[in-house]
Amino acid sequence: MGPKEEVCQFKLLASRDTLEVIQGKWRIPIIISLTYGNKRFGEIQRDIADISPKMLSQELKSLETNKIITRTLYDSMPVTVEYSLTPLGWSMNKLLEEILNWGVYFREKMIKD
Amino acid sequence: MGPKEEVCQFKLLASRDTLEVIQGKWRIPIIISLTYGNKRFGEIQRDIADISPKMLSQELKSLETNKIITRTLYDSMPVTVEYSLTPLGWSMNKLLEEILNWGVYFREKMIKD
DNA sequence: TATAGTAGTTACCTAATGGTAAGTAGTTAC
DNA sequence: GTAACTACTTACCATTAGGTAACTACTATA
Repeated sequence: MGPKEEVCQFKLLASRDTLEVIQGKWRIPIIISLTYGNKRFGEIQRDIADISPKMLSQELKSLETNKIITRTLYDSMPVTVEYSLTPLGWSMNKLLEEILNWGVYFREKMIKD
Repeated sequence: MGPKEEVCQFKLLASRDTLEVIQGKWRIPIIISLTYGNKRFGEIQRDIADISPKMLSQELKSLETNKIITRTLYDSMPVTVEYSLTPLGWSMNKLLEEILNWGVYFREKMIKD
């Protein structure tokens, strides 16, 4: 295997790590919502209008497991829970920007055809 | 809805467009493989060691539908087929780079813990 | 005639993803 | 007391994604 193939294999591995974390319909939208500030369960649900509480709960847990977000419980009345991005979550900033940029570009191209 | 919320909604929409195109385990790896030059079916299969011919065939079709890649048939003996990135495919360059960069960063962070 | 290389297809199965609807548990306001 | 708001959870179901294995069809070579 030449150096070119080795670099290719390395890139394939690294991309898989990223894909495992962002896989699915909802994780990237949830992260985007949280770049606009710490939010409560209901607030995220209002941002992402068509997510069900089941999926939101499930995906928040997966993001917490991967240390992308943190869950903070406040002992107020009624109980409130706040979700926020960790430094690792914020490190996805450039990636999110490119996902956004390419989406805009893609839509433009598709409309033209 | 304030201007902040409107921008958030816009970003959520654009990200969905991108996600629909790159969704799944294999599309990004296939695109990465093709950034190393035009390739035949068997060559892509050798790059991505654990993809089955069924999934490769299926995902190549989906990428062709979205105009990310082109399929060219050569009437040689035996018949050969070449897959290559379209300009739209090449426009994912920065996105691919960020997927790669973040994957490397994420792996580093995970090893440290 | 048999084997290997070209590029897939087909049938069958399991697991993961995602959706719907209803329920839970606590507090607050009317 | 009852409705509403907080943040979920649970049960059930349908669809999609993905894996395995075998098969197709054509050509070239031994």
